[in-house]
Amino acid sequence: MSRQTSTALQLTPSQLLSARARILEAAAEMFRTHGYDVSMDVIATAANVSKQTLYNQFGSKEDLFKAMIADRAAVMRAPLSASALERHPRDMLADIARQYYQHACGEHEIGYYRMMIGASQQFPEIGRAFYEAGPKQMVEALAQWIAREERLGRLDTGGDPVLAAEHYLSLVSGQIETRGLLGLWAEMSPAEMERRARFCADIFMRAFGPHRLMA
Amino acid sequence: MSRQTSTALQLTPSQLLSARARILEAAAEMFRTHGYDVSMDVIATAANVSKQTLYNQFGSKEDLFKAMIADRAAVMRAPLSASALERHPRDMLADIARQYYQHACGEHEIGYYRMMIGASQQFPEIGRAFYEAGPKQMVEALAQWIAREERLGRLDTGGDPVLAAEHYLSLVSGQIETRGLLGLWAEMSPAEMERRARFCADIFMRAFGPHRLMA
DNA sequence: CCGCAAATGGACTGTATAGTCCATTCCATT
DNA sequence: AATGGAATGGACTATACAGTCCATTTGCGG
Repeated sequence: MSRQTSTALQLTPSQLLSARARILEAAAEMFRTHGYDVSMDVIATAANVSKQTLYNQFGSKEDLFKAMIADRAAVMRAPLSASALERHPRDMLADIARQYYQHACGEHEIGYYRMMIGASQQFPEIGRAFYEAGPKQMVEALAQWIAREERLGRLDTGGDPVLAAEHYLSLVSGQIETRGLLGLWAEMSPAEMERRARFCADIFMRAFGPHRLMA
Repeated sequence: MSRQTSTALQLTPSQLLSARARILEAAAEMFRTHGYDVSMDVIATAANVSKQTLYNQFGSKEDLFKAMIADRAAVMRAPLSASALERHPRDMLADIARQYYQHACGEHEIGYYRMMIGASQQFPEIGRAFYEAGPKQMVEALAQWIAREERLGRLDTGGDPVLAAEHYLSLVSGQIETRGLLGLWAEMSPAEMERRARFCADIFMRAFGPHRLMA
């Protein structure tokens, strides 16, 4: 009943520092690969921890799952951030795509994403939380950047930077994500990544660059 | 043990024509709303059928699930088809988007999609089958059309109509699908659909129209 | 070296569910 | 009516799993 959390945070000598952390890690891995159906026994075993300890740290399977989600969401924070916002739009856009291809569409990441989707049926608040911690942040950050560029006359989205941002991110993730979610895996070579990243940036620039030759 | 399938296909008088069909329908609905975890009892009840009948028609839960998937996949066949291929590219593209917004991103459809994604973890062949019956067909049909338009000089994708097709479909489904999969629902007004459809078509035309003013 | 708080493990409960069995009922055809 | 194959329902088996209990061990601080 007592909150053991503090204990795990206090300095404990050996590798036991990680009691709770080990559970979270193992849970993430097991949930990712087996879905919400993994048994608590399996998780406990994978974490090298007794079932009782597991239940001491997290009151129930649902609690553990949600804690794990929160943990992952913290890890998956937008890797875009404010790094070099002052680049030429085309380079900036291509970089976003590169980031995505290198870090966000790997087998593990897609696995977590698939898990979130599955979970959001059972626990709707998880879907919302994940969306707000992930995709929404990306869209908003990008939209803000686009709006700024638009004010500087370097882009022209016709007044809807949010929709433009959504479109760009869709462009980038595209069918790769679709295939990944359906379990069709295809490793992507660095060359392919580069080609796609450039292609995405080019499309966006042609659509929203400051040409304005179309009514 | 004996294949009852033929029986269901033979003419049976009353509403019993639908014995098997009713089960499939109920199963689809239950799986969609509750996930793979629904009990067979619930499905049997929902289908107004005894559990035994259910097991006579489909040998196991897995069998039922796969049969249901196949059934749905058949229903979800690309609604694009060859209707009026001779339109102006911009109109054709906007139509594809309209079709999608009207028929493919409703709560039910997204529900089935989410189900497929979940299932593809447990039964990898389902993910593949669905992809090949759905998204892949769409991409290929669109790519073929794009290639033809390109030959006619009305589009210019720089020689990769498949990638262009993938990009267009991503553009259309975009964040709507993402949000839907995560359970965030937002009804879309016809006006909004129209706006988005036009926006998608415009972007594509600006990117791949026959202007070619960018190197 | 002692004591104590936490961790262990493994037995145990209760419940949910896939799949089976069978005696009875229904119904279409003859 | 009579018949036979299909459908019913509801009891039953076996299993798996969430969550609990407890007697024992472990390892750190005093």
